[in-house]
Amino acid sequence: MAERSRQARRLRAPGAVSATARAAAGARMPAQRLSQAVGKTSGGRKQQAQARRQAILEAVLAVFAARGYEAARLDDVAAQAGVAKGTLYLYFKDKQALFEELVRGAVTPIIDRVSAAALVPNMRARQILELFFALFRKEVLDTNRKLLLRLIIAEGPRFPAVAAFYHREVVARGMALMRAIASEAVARGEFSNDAAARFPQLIVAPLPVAVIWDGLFSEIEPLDVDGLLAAHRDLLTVSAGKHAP
Amino acid sequence: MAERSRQARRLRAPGAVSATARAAAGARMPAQRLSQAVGKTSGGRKQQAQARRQAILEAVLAVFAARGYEAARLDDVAAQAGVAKGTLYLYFKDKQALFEELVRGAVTPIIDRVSAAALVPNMRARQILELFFALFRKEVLDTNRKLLLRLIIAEGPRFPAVAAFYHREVVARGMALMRAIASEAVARGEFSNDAAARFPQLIVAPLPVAVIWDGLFSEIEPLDVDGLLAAHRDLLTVSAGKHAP
Amino acid sequence: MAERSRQARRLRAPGAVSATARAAAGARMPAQRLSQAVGKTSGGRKQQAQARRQAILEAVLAVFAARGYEAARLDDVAAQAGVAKGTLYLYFKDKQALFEELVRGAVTPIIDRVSAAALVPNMRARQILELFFALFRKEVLDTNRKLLLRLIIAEGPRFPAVAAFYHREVVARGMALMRAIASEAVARGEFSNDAAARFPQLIVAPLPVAVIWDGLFSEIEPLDVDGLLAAHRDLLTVSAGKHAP
Amino acid sequence: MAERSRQARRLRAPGAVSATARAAAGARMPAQRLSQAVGKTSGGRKQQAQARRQAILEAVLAVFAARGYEAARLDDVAAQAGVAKGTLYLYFKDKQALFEELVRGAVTPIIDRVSAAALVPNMRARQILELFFALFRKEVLDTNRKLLLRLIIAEGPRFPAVAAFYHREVVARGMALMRAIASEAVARGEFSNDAAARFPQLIVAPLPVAVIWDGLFSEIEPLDVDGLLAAHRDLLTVSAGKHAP
DNA sequence: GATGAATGAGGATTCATTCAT
DNA sequence: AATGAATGAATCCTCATTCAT
Repeated sequence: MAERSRQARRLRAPGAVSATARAAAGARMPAQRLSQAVGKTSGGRKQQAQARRQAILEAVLAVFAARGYEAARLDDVAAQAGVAKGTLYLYFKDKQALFEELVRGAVTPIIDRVSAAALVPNMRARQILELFFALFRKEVLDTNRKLLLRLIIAEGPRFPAVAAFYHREVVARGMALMRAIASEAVARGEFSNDAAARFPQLIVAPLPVAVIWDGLFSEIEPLDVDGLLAAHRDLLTVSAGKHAP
Repeated sequence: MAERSRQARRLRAPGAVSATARAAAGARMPAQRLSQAVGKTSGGRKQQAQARRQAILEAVLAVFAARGYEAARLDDVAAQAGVAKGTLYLYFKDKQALFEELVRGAVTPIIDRVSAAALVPNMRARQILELFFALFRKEVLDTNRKLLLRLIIAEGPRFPAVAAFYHREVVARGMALMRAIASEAVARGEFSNDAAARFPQLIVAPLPVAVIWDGLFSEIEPLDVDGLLAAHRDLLTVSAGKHAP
Repeated sequence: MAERSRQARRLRAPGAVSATARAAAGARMPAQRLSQAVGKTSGGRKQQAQARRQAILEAVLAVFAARGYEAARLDDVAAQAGVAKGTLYLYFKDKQALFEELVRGAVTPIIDRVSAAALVPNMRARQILELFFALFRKEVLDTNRKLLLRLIIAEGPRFPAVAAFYHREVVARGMALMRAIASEAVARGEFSNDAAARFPQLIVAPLPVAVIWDGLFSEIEPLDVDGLLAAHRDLLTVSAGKHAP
Repeated sequence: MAERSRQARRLRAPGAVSATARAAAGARMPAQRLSQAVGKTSGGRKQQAQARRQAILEAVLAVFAARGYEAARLDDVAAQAGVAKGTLYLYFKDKQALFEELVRGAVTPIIDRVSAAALVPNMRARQILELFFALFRKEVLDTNRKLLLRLIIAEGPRFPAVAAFYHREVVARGMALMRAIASEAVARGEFSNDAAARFPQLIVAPLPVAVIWDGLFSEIEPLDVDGLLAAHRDLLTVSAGKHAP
């Protein structure tokens, strides 16, 4: 009855740093005046706060990914971050904000790198895909970010703000990018048909599948992700078939 | 200390119906003599119990899917099933059993139908895929089972028993089936290469992707699932060339 | 807040068989007309009901003694009595009645036997005590009645009706009896002083002590009850000095 | 299946303060610097925690004694202690720990005082008993500790750890003490025979009897405890008889 | 009469959040 | 700013009691 889901629309378009007044404070500082960086031990107060904030978010990722949003205990987060429980509330409004800002903070960096990587001109589609998949493997599958992706897949349906943010920042941009790559490849005859250009989801589909498989079946039947992605490239690109070596 | 993860291995191989003794009792009756099914209101006790059990599982699916395992309230389940809270415990040992038996009960039926459907001989791969995707669409995407799949993806990592059951009953069998289809198709030259035969995950990858997309972005950017799956078939099969029919 | 202790004053003086209408019914029948004793298997309906009632009370004793009134589960009682849970309510009004009637039913028989035993004329106090203690040992300590006594000690404070009944039926009569025995013994010079005549509790004190010790410490340091009671007789009676007669 | 009896062996030999880590923490402070005890309201944090802990244990005694372990409501305990329900769990692991630590905390102090009191040399047995009984009356019968004793008698059988602890800390030591006193008295001819030396339980038997009587029959027929204990002394010691004044 | 499925009030326990220090 | 003790609403589960069969 209690109607607990207070799905605040807190993850707004970037720029609108929104809520979490105190918490967000100091997030973006013009380089931190050196003079006052003589704080106690490590760098200035602001810097220390920033570090602490990071430590908290890392703990959040670990704990939330391991248990899921609802089952995650802020006690564990605090312990893992090495701060007192009350301190969490100095940096973040509440549990939900913790999740939202986790997504916001961890998701943006990667997408920029991907975009950049994909812009190399005159590269053959097959090579672009190779680069892209390798990047995904190194930066997502082999890191904690894999957990984040899994978390978004699992909890996103309950957090519209998170889903919307993720769509805007990652999915929309990613799809656009993939579509561009595919169109180019189709035009050049590197893709056997325009399926992937019309549905760029097909290009990336094996990626979430790999993440899901890893989460569910890694103990039972590990997946050869590299093999999978290589095979997927074979599927997407034209002559690369095996029959005709 | 908490001893929280009591991931009992309750989801055993089918046959060992296990736990919930009383609950499961009567599941298989010698057809229920018709004569006595003329009770007062509905049909015989056993039948009524079975119906109630179903009602509970349906409520479980709805509530668990909407909120996730942890956040799901058994109060809501009971209310939605139209029974008292305590009644849940007459049919299922605890919250976890509710989840496990939900998976067990809802998952097995579909796989059999899929297997059957795929056994039509001398059918072209493209047709088989068309049938298969259509079945998935009709039986999963367009029904509550979509929620179940999402639930398994989201909660599986925390329920090894569920993941193992799902792997054994669905994934392993599904992969074997896909592999067989793909091998045949490759041999007949219907698939452009053996990528899908080596990694049958590639054949089904768009399916979980569709489910995830639906869960996360259906409000933001609905996905043309039929288009996606048709395009995917184009990708998999050879000459089915795009523009040129 | 709920104020749960509905300490009904149901254990009235004997004769007023009180509540539990249906339950008590048939308790005292004028010999059971033989004709109708041709029931199904064992003796007539009334007799069978009586037997069932007994079975229930025995189960009550076992379960209540093992777990205490509050922790005792009527499920266990029913199972142990070999009846359905609902059947309990055919014979007894509620859980409390079960307890009260247990006490009522099990307590009365013994006291009469004790009284009888103690009335042997011209017996020396030492012998009477010996007989009495032996009887207690055989009829209480060595039987389930020990559990009943323990139960009364433990739960009595919460059940005024039980305490009152026990006082009236057992304690008062017992004390009177002991006092009579002691007075006689004092008069005859068999007791060294009138302490026990003034406080007959002193005569029986080792009995509850033995029961308590048994309940708490039997695993740790078993008590030689016979030795204890013999020594107690030595204490009570005069010259009966130990070694040196 | 229920796995209910989690009779953890938490009541270990003294010293191993065991469980309730945080709770016990700070129990022994280097005297608490007086200076900082001038806080706002009461004294230092540690001290306040200690006080609260005491308040809780007192409430536990009151509530548990009044209702018995199972029927006792932690709501009532919290209310009576003047803390929130959750606070109980800051100080004690669970309901059982509450009981065990109650026994541990309240039982040890008295036994030391008794031992000390009994060591007065060259005192006549009769006087020692007088002192001892008076102490018992003042420190147990006239205080809440009476309730504790009753509680141990009533609940001990279901709490082996409590029984063992009580045996080790109170009963064993008490029996040893009584035996020593009795032996001495026998040697000096102050006791008419060695019954009490062989079964020191006989010396103390009237004490639990008084407690039980008080619990069950105080409303019906109050017991003259002092008279009882005086009479018991008469029984134990030799000449003090009435016949020969 | 018996049964045992169904009920739902009630209890122990957890944990996000607050606040005095 | 940081802490962590305190709070109490909320949740899962139990079990005495009822009632349709």
